[in-house]
Amino acid sequence: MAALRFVKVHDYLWEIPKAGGMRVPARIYASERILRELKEDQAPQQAVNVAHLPGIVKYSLAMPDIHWGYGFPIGGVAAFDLEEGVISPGGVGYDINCGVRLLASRLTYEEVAPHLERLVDILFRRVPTGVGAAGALKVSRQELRRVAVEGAHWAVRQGFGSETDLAFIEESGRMEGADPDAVSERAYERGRDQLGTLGSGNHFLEVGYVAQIFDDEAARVLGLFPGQVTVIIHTGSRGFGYQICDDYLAIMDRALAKYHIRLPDRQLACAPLRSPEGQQYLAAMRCGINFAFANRQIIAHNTRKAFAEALGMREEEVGLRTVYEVAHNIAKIEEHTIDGEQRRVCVHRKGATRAFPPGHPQIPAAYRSIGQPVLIPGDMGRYSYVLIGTEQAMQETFGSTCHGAGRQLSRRKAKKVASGRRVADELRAQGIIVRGASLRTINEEIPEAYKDVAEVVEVCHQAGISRKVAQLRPIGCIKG
DNA sequence: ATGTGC
Repeated sequence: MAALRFVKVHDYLWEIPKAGGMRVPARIYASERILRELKEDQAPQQAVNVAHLPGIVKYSLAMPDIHWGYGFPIGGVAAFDLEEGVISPGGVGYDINCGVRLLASRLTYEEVAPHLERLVDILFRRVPTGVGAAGALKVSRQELRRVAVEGAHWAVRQGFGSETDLAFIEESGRMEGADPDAVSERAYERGRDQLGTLGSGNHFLEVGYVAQIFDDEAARVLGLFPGQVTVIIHTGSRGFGYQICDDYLAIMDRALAKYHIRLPDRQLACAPLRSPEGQQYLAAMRCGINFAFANRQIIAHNTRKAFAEALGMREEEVGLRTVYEVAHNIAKIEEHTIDGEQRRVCVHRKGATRAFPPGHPQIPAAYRSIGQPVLIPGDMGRYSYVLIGTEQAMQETFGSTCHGAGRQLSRRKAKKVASGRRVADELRAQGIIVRGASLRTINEEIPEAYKDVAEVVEVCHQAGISRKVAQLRPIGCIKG
């Protein structure tokens, strides 16, 4: 395969010109250093493959945390015309509505630190983790169909958290247009006992504190202050969303010939947005989105319980308010200005975060003066970031930015690097208490397995597609 | 990511 050509647009943006069957150019947000690494990677080729898809609008975009994924790269953004365009399960990912919630307490690091060990133990007990984790609650299939339509609203009605959480979740925690009949019985069976569970891989629940503030006004509006204890919940739709993705990949693979779609990579299986297959996937994916909203709402509730128990306080004293919750594996129909024209397009964000600007009607009224909060988790040992969306993101990236650190070591390589070490003890020596369902996951998730998220965030900040607000540092973590 | 793998 010929080497890809990267043409510099500016210091943090590179374009792969349209060639061959590409319908649009590909664009990658990266520093010189990140770009050098990407030249050795298959992920930019995946961004080029996406540029071949019918009805793609403007660019196939890649964020600085781009890495290899199923069909589409993780860290990719692509928008499609509603008439001519396609929808693809691989453009959303296996973990539909994998996302991040940030909770902010009323407590400082000094108040929580003496109880940290006990707190992490209690969190580990109240939030099931690991592959196949189950048991936070079990619902009937009929009830799970309601979850699939109502999302976090279902969870609030069942007594998990409160109404006030809902305004601070993307889509208010309930994606419209979900059709429970578009989801297989197998997906319902897998999901029944997985609500309120974390899962495995890079999913985690992290206790941290506000270590640094970059934007005083935005931090004030978000209610963040130095030393404040925070919680990040990073998980998705578990086996329920996985099964939806798997089911529709097979359906769309079979339908490719019917719609005369030719692909550079079969993993890009897709269907016209207007086709029955496309519409059914959209309706099923929205069920997966709602499952994940409910999942994180239940985990947030159990986190509040765990803090109250560990610290011997009332929940109101702990005050774990939802700052915001973002989705980072999702496809949504949104309105964007493209070449001066207002158009509705289907935006696929796979390992990318919505980053809407100040004044946008789809962000909470309380935050409208500053822009949408963007939550960027890092690795277990370093830091995570809070950013805000910008007008420039709206103009350049369909209102999108990065989503995380991105792996730099394969799981196999990470395990090799970690072998013989005591990763949990190393982290404890740095003041971070970690509990995992398996030693294997902790080894695979060592901090060195990830790129420095600060570098990824800096690219987005410098490029102007989001702005830094605060850095959070971890003190406790539970992992699958 | 995933009742991890064909």
